[in-house]
Amino acid sequence: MLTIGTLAKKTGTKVQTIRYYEQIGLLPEPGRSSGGQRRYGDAELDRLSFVRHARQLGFSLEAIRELLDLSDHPDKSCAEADAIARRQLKQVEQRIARLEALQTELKRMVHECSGGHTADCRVLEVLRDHSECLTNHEEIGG
Amino acid sequence: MLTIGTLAKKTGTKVQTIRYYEQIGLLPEPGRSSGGQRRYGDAELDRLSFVRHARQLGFSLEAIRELLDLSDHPDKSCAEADAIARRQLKQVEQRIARLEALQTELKRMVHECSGGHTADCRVLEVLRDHSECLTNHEEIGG
DNA sequence: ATACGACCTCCAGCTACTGTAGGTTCAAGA
DNA sequence: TCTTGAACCTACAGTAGCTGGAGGTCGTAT
Ligand SMILES: [Zn+2]
Ligand SMILES: [Zn+2]
Ligand SMILES: [Zn+2]
Ligand SMILES: [Zn+2]
Repeated sequence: MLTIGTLAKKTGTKVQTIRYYEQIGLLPEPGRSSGGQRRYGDAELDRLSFVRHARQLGFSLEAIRELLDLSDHPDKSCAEADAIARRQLKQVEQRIARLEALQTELKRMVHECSGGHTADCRVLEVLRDHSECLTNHEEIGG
Repeated sequence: MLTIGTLAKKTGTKVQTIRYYEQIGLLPEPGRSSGGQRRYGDAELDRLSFVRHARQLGFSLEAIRELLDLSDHPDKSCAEADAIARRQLKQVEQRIARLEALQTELKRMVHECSGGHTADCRVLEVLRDHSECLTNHEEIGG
């Protein structure tokens, strides 16, 4: 039986995060000691490891919830799990594309500025006027 | 003089977002009509366009606050602005690197799964066991 | 005069945690 | 057995950057 602190260490998770996952129903309520402290077994360790690994791969908690559910039902078709992963892959690819466009613009503005007063700063000029840009970057965030 | 709705349309911003920017002090409090509605001039339009463009390039509101301040003082050295942009570029490059590693793993798990029951799903297997991965992916989020 | 859209303030909610306050439990050492 | 101190508990607030809603007011066209 593991305490929450030990489980946290073993999975590289913060204690509060484990309690948070329990609160939102991603992890089941564990057993308790006579004094009311949480005690975990191997099943919970596996489950939390799964969650953390999926998070490291960028899956949202909602996606992870579905993946856990699928993992709990070995007889179901895995088509849904595969779809979630493909969706995630697509999202990652879109983000990469967007970030690469940003990278291009940022590189350009940094390289073109030769210092001096902010009145002539290339960085600020580009920020003031999108027509100085080579790429579009409609969406915000990320 | 522009209403908030017109300003929103001209800059591709939601009305609430403009009020939010004002609330956090990123945009100055504008003048008001006799009835208390916000009225904007060209200076505000420029300022908001700057903010939005910087957001599209991925700068944080905190960074934008500094950039605006530098832009307001044309005699200052632009070294700081350049530093902010370089920092942003670095961050973007790090994110790209991380996402490319994720992309590799996700592609692999998607391609290796040949369907069937979730019990044998390659996607779920990899999520259960990081040793199936080729890359490290310590950090979470993004 | 009235209708209707655009505006107003205030507040809650989103993701995925993280931190803090104030109190209790556990386990080891004296 | 008693004491100490780390680890635990609950509950709540805060982070970034918005977004949406409720309930009410303003502006303008007819
Ligand atoms: Zn410069
Ligand atoms: Zn641009
Ligand atoms: Zn599969
Ligand atoms: Zn892995």
